[in-house]
Amino acid sequence: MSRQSSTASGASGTAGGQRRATVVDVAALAGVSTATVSRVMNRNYPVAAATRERVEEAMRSLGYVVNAHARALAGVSGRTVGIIVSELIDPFYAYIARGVEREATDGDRLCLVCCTQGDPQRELAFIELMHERRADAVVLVGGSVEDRTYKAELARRARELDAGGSKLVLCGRPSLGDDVPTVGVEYDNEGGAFALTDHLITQGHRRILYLGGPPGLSTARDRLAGHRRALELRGIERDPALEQPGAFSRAFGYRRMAELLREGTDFTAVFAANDIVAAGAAQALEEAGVRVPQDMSLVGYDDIPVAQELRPRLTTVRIPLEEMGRQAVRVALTGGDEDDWRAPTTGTLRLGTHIVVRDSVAPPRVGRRQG
Amino acid sequence: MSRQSSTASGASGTAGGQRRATVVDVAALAGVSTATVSRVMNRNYPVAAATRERVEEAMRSLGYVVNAHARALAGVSGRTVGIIVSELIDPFYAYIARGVEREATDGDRLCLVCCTQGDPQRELAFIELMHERRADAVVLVGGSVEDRTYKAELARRARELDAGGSKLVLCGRPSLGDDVPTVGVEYDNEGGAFALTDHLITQGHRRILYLGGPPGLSTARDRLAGHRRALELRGIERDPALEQPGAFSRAFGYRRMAELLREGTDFTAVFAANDIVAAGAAQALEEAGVRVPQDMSLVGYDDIPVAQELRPRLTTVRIPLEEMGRQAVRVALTGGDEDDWRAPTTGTLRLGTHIVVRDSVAPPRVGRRQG
DNA sequence: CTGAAAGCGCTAACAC
DNA sequence: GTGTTAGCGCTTTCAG
Repeated sequence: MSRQSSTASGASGTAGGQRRATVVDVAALAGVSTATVSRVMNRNYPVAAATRERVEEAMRSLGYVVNAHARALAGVSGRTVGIIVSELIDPFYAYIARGVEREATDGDRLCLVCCTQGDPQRELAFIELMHERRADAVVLVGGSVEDRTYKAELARRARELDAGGSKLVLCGRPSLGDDVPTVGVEYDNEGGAFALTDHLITQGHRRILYLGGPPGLSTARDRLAGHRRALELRGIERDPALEQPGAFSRAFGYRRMAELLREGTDFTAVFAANDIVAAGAAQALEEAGVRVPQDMSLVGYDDIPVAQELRPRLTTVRIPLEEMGRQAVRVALTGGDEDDWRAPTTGTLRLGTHIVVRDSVAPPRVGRRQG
Repeated sequence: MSRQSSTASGASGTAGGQRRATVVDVAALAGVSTATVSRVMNRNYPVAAATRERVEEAMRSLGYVVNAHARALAGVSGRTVGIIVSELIDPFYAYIARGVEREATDGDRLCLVCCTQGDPQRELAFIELMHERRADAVVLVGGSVEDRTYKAELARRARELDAGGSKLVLCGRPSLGDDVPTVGVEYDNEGGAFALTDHLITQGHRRILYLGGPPGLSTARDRLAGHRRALELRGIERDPALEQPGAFSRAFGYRRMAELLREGTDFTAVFAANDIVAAGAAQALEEAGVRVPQDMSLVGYDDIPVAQELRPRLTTVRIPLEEMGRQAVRVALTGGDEDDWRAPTTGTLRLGTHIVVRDSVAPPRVGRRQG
């Protein structure tokens, strides 16, 4: 009878908020030491079957649940990875998040998920919070803003994480420079865009509208670059009026497309910066009575589910989203293990992209459209 | 010079994996005690401006990041909530998850997210893991399986969580009974389904196909129940051939619909158990040359984005998904605070649903369809 | 195979 | 205002 507190009943929760059972309680009830209890839990050390049985029984009857904080404090990894996206609802991020979550789970880890809603400050704050929790890795997903002080802050966080043996993973965004310890998992934005525009050109298009993609975002910048390169390579002159950057949103795609149609801007194909924008554009086209692909070709980027839901089904670029998520945690977790390796802390994995040809592209009509 | 270890350089991370700075280091460098450092961090106690400045400078130069585990162990809440869904990609869960994440963030907490992929065992394991991390609340989302031992296990976990002052939140799934300490946030599955079928009947439909929804899932069960009640109320006899439960998947909707069409089963409207199933059915209908809504009416459930992407746009039932997520954490977090209240640990909040009428329903054609 | 005891890093009384 | 100190619950040598 040497139990410390004796507030009310045991653990059969009546009103909640009691003191939880600890290893000490379990040890006492089982008549062993706390070391033995620990050994039973972690099954990392031989324990007599009978003893084990008694301990397990004690744990059960006390409703004992190990305290991960205490365990982490005692030197065991917290078995946590963090992922920061701008928006969970967006399939682009959701698929990557799924990859991260699955890989984490497969590695017996739990996943902290945060949404920045596009706010870089929030992003920095989340990294900090995850570091406080000693996440084994922090995965940052999606295009980043091109701001110097922001990048400097990010670099600082990356170094702090690294100094603690953790890792910042840049997933689908550019490196912070060779002197900043991060790992990266990228996909070929520029190349995919190049291929897509080239596909359009091959079909005979010359006047291609590039629609959407925030100018400040690296992802958008690279896609536009690929588009331009394709144009250039084919000797097609760039027309500023045909470059209409903007939000990565359905609303933007719809609105801007409707305006352009109304203004009578001349083009025979639309390269939407992503599938969401394409969905908006498709609606505007439909409402304006412009048929896809007969009167107008339309392509997107990402190959998220809407691409197949649209009619006609959208030609787009497929990105190995879930695989990127998986690799992000894999790379981060295996990268730091090997001590004898050199210190290529800034290794970047690049995954391929490829066009998925569906039904939204056709050769341009002869002569003027709507003619 | 009384620093303990002196392994290589300071914290300017060169190769990663060094010992991290602790309060002791900060205190030493700033020439104060650890208590003061703590006070500076938590800003919950007066500290001289000059002192504060010195401490903050020390933290900065050491790249100090507080250890959340130690803090949690010392008695402060871990500021974490957990959410368990079957699949992050599914918009239904994604929207709820977004609500949970936002409410958590607003309350200065981080969010652990896990996906069960429909496996109840995994679900139980995740609850345990979150409990180990001392999550302030664990939100369980979506329909649950009707299995006795599973429910018993769930109840045990709920009690353990409750005993520790935490809370299990049942979001969109039935209570485990009044003796199990959980809180619930529900929406009216039965009522929404009732309204939907009633809407169809009002339009003149009599032979309504009910498609999809795993028979074992509470959500599906309730929707079917609402459908049946509407039929009954209007004195329409139930035809077993018109009840085709199945997965909550697009593939099921497509396949089953195609089969039924091929078999020539007679009906004038389809009540898909959710929008995803409706999307699959829509495709089958389209491929079979059956026009919606002229030849066939179609309705779904959930009002996720696809509903507006389909052509014609889908009439469906709107559920306040994000709000449910928010309420889930709010209810869990405020519930246990008040000590003087009675112990209505099993309080359930019920949110309303309502039909969103769009373009996929019309009166049935006179006489036989396709006639 | 099992026990005793020293921390892990932080917070919160309690003194000064 | 600031310092001292006693834990929080667990793991892990080091001894039996």
